[in-house]
Amino acid sequence: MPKKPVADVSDTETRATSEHAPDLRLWLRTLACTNLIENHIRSCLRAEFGITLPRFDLMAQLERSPQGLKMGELSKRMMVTGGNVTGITDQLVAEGLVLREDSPKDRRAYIVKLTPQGRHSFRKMAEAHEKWVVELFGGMDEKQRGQLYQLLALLKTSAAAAAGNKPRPRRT
Amino acid sequence: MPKKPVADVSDTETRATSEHAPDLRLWLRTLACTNLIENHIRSCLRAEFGITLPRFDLMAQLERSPQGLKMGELSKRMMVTGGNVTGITDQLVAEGLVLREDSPKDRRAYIVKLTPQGRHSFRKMAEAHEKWVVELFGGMDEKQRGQLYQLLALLKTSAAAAAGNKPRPRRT
DNA sequence: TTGTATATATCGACGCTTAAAATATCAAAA
DNA sequence: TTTTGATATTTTAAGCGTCGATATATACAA
Repeated sequence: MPKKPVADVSDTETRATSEHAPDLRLWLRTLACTNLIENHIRSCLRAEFGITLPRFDLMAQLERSPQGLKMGELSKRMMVTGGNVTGITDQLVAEGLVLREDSPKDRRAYIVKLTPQGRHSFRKMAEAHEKWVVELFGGMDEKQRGQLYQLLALLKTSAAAAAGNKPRPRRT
Repeated sequence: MPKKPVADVSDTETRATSEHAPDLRLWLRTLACTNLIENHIRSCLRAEFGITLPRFDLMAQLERSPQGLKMGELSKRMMVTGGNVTGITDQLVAEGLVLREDSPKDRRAYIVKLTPQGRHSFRKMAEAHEKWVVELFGGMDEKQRGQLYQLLALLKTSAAAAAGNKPRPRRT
């Protein structure tokens, strides 16, 4: 049995101790939370629906954009490279869950959409997914969640500014 | 008292969704922050030191534990599977940055340690790494970072509880 | 028009990651 | 002792993900 990595008191966060900068500990705690949640959702999706997290994520993007999205749009929104989106899309097309249409405006581009079957499958999964997320955040009260939401907005702005200047210029 | 919502039995799903959608947005924002930061650090490590992020992370764990760590300890702390640790360790051993020692207590286990060269390499990288992290969080003031740190502690506890109870490995 | 630059997507090579199965060891009960 | 079950790690196969290179299409300038 593939023992899943279980977080305990000595997880990723222990990489930093008192001698490290507070910012480093903050980052490692952020990362630990994300890994914990992501690993749980991944295993739930697999156990309940036999789907991988990346495929679910791609379908989630399409569900939010019923008019369809170009490959590049998917790449940006999922924060992964274009080549990666090509591969995941290929898989979903083979499963009949999404389809590629030629863009009428730009012959270089495809428009990717959910098929009716894909939309139907996704909606059932999304319901369970949301329930899991609610459970994962359930130990915080509403005020705390609201504060966290606001602080993460600041972090996102801060990190985007810092990352944008350096060696990762992927901008539209 | 504000207007009372009218019960709509035929809309249970939609109601549940709009009720819990904030948690979903909170999770997606958390994920976006992590991806942004992680992608930036990954490309910086690659550009400046020609190393991958997983290898850096493994070395960071060993730096924190000079007595060395067993493979399973590394797996837990890095929150990845054991097979993954095997592969990354193999690479680092081949590069001379890490070594495997037989455990004197348990012949199944290895003790993994940084080599002197590995320790030296890591310290230079860690200095730059910490600088990048400080930059990424630099748009938040100290009070905000402190609040975020506290809220993430709550999230970690909450998520660990939810992930630990539910559809986890079934002990037979 | 021609040339150059930019944008869109795919491909191939390589490395990371998981899940599941295999191997070996340990520990303790029968 | 032998058996039983748990623990520690590796192995395998499939999928994810990046990077760099390529092919093609678009945009724009001279």
